[in-house]
Amino acid sequence: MKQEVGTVVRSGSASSGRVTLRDVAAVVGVTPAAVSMALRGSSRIGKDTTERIRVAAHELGYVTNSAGRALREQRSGAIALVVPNTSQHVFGHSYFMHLLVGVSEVSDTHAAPVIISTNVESEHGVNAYERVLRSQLADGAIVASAAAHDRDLEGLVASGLPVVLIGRSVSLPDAVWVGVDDVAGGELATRHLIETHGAQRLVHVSGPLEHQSALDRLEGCRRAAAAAGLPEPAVITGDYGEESGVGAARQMLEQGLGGDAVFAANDEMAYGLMTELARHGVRIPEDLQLVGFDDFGLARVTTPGISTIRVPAEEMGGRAASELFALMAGHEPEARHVVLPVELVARESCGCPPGAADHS
Amino acid sequence: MKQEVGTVVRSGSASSGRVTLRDVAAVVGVTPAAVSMALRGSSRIGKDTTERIRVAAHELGYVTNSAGRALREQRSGAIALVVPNTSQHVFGHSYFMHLLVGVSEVSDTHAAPVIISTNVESEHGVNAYERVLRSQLADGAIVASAAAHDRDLEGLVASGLPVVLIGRSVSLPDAVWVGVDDVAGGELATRHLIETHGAQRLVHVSGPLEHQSALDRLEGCRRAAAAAGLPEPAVITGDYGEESGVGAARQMLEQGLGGDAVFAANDEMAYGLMTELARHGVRIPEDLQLVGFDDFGLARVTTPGISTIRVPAEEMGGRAASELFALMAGHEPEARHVVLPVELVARESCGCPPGAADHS
DNA sequence: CGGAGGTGCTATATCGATTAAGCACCGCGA
DNA sequence: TCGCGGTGCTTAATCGATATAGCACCTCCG
Repeated sequence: MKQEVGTVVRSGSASSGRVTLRDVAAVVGVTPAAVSMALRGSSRIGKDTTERIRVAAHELGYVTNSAGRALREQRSGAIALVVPNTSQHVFGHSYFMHLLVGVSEVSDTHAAPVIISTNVESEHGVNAYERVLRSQLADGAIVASAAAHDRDLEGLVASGLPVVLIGRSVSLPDAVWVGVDDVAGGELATRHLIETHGAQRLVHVSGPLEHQSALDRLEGCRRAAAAAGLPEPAVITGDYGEESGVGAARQMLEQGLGGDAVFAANDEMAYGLMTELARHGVRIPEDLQLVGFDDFGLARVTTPGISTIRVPAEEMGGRAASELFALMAGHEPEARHVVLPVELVARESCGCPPGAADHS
Repeated sequence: MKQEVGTVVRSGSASSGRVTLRDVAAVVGVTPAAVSMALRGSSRIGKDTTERIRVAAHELGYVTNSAGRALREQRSGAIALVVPNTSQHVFGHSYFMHLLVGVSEVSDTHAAPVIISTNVESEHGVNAYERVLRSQLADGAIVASAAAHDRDLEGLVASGLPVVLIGRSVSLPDAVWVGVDDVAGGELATRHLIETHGAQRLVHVSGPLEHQSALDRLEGCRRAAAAAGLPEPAVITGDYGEESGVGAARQMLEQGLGGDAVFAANDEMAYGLMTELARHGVRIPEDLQLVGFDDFGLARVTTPGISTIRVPAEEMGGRAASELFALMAGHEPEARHVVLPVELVARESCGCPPGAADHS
């Protein structure tokens, strides 16, 4: 068949991958070194040759082998997003999804792959994030929702590897972190209940107290109560899960805590509390005013809508990624601690009129 | 200071990484090859030496360099989870989060890192997933929510690289995919409206028709209507977004489509439709019965709760990952197409009594 | 006492990309 | 005519881990 004689070598795009610099070099008739230099735009390779190399590389479907490059450059170009908790707890939270969107938006502009790393029961004594960084799978990491005191994390940060934490860290004053002012958020929520809705006997359903955010939100709640001259709020400790909101409701019902307003440390608990109270005939907001925290999606779609403190999770992810890339580039970030503002989103659960959007 | 004399070389854990086989070898007094073999449990290295190597490696905080290993082994050990659409569309959907949980659960058991890859506007002509695989950053990929006909994806699958799709693919009959029976789901939803609630004039709010799932759900709806001897359902085309549910509601209101029951191709659109109709005084389920699709979280927390067809997204992610690992291991998977069952979750929006859980 | 067969480790090549150093060759000024 | 500085490429070394071949040395059997 005459036609076959002229058939080009190509097949590149369809063949099962494995096109190396060597292959391109062979086609063009130069050494792999020349191809490498040409593809990176070195001026030491002739203009004409460079063009031929580019064409050949494209025709063969050449893509730089990431392992080869990483090995040579001593950097992978990737970043890791680490979730130390069990996947159930944090993944289940749409928090993580928002973070991921923010992170991946920024990482895309840097052409950096994002590696998701759930901490599988610190395997063999080495933690997931330590593993990822030490193996140089990723050049830096964003660590979400670590407990307030995480020994391994402290070691990791101390080792000087590029790490950005999500959420304020007290135990790691030198760590770079991106978070919101949870204390101010707690104050804002509580003050709203007191000043706008006349709350007198406050109940706070807190998050797990080994998390800084839970501690801070509680602190904010206390401060606002104290500032208004009210007695110390009753505190029921939850775990940020909907079920613990249900539990808090039962506790209120049984023990007759007799609060007239509740500030829950997150929306999921607020939702659990609300539904359980509703089952027992407690009307919200008529009988009890409620404010949550987070606004990751749930609070908007319930009936009544849950008034809450909005946490800009997507922005946090984006900022964290930006800080991380700065760290990785060797630039000391302007600010080691980034505090994003929170805002009150008033819906119906606190007693504000439907449709009101008090963005104070 | 006498004490310092005995100080071990360690510092391993605290020093800034970069511990190689060579370092361990130097400490133990053997060659890097011996260390490599010992760490992999070769029987050719003495029991005693192996132990000394293990101890030294642990003390120095040695972790295998992933690039070095990947280069040598010609495989990275990682898998990619690819989302071809813009991050807004699919990420915003909690669908993705559920998939991710399922995928990462399985990948954890294989100690395989998961790389998240959003398709950034097919850069330089090469698609994100093609890039990830050809560069050998990942050994295989799970591709979520591709359009029914994606040219590049077809090329990728044809090239023989390990790829598992989420959702049925018609254009790629040979591709391995994991999905649900959307046609059966559509039928189930529609039949429920007809048989249990006596629907006569059906309206279907569909998803974007370039997606196979949207086509299949529509098909199921049509079949059920035809089987019941009802006229062809009125179809309003949406895009799986809440806003398009709102749009559908307006269209129904304005054009007086006069349906008595609506099957929406997903819960978000059902929610948008429901709230918009409520604003105009239409009561659900009294005036109109509604069934959605997905049950990724939203449907459970609204008032009324949205009756829906549950898609086991987490399980899909897990199965997809399992299939992918099988493919990567060279085993031809038993089934190239995995169809997971859907079930009807009856809540209030269709008119079923509150609390009823008709898992038929 | 010689060779066969272990045992335990070393030497070396390799994976793919990158870069510093080196080597031809050309033109041009002194 | 010599040599000096460019140009344009090649050579060779390197990154870290791994596998294969190879080299001592020991033991045991005939």
